[in-house]
Amino acid sequence: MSDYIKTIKKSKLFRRVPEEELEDLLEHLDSQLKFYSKDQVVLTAGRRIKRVGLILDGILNLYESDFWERTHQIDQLKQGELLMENFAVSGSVTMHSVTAETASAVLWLNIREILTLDEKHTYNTVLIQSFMREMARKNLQLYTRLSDMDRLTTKEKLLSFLSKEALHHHSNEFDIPLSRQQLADYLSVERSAMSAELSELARQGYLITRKNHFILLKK
Amino acid sequence: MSDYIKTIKKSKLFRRVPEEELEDLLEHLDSQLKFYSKDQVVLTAGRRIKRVGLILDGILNLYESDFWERTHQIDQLKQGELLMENFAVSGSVTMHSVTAETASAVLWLNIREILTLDEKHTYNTVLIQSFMREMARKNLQLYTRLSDMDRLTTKEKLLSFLSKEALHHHSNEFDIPLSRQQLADYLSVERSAMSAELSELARQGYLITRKNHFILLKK
DNA sequence: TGTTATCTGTTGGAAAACCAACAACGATTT
DNA sequence: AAATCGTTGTTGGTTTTCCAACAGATAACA
Repeated sequence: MSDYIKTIKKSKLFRRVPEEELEDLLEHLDSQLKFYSKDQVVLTAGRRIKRVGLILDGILNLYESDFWERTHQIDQLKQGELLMENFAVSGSVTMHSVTAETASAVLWLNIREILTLDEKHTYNTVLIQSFMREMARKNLQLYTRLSDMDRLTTKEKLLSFLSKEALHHHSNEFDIPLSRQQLADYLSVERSAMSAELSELARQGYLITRKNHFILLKK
Repeated sequence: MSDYIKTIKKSKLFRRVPEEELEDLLEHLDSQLKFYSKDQVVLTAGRRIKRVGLILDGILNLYESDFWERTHQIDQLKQGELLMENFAVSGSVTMHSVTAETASAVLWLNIREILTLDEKHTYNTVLIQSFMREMARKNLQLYTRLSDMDRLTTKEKLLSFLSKEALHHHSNEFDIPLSRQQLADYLSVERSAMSAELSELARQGYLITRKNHFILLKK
């Protein structure tokens, strides 16, 4: 535990908790630190869970498998992110399975405890705020990706994504943090077709691009 | 306000708040009831907001507009749902504009107030729980749709969606709550092409369907 | 009952996307 | 400097999807 105490203190969830209250808080949350080796199964779908995971180290993969027993990756979560928070909070049965992409460490927290504490500590307010902030952040992220994907053509998906990047950078000129393959995965399209479409958009005067650098042009 | 007090009491957010505390709570939340006529603009993108909306009546449309000033509908929210909760909680600038699809009533709440109250009322815990539950529920809903859409072909999108429906109904036989057009919109594909693909899936032995009734078959 | 409106499945031509293969480029290593 | 490796853009053939139009089925209504 002590190895990870620094990571915990720096995490979005606990960053604002007063240092002297941290240990007390972790105890109240009935926290458990668990380790997983590469490819180990962390959780399987179909269970009710009470705990939220905070990933202290490593990378985890979320999967779901369908009626015909085919599996499909949903998401990949890294250090600092929350795990299964939606299932834990809503109390619904998990639909996702989790495996470790790399050796990982997860701090499991009984987040509901915080809501039923008798005494009022500073952390009470702080933790709830941080937790809600994280949920809202994730929610917005999902909305953003959904609205990029909710288009019939690759061209429209690209324009939607690039618009948001421009907005985010307060400029029509910016670098994107994704490789072509990563961008294609994000938009759920095929890489080479997307590259071709980017060239086509440049030809049509929507933008200028070279590698990760983009300049959007009003037509 | 009194016209809507019943709706408020029945809402997911306030349902569990003790009746005698409700009025006090609404005051603490600095609540404001606002009305909007059909097509009226409720909010425009690019602002920081502090309040969460609870839709007491009507239907609202969420839009975003891109770099080239083209607008695109993101979502439609109905009575009982929360509005702009992610922006209010995370404190980030709104990217969405909201207009009224029908005449509507929205109760605006300063949700952050609940986290800084001195006294501890029952509602304190209850409201936060309800609020977090709602966020988690919405989050899961977004994840679900994303994973249905995160496929390259219409066939895969359909199989993903139908698998989840089967899981949800604990049976390989079920009715879906969407018309063909609604399903096509949900999956971001073209209706007639989707219908054709459903016929093809039936021909290939994945399922039997007639109107809204489906039977999935192991191959 | 007959009329109308809505929803669904089918079809064919046009457009878009997939897919595999390859070449150009840049960065890194030897 | 040469070789290697990963990334990106291009191309051509094939598949899938879009799109518009239409016909049959179903439900709602007069």
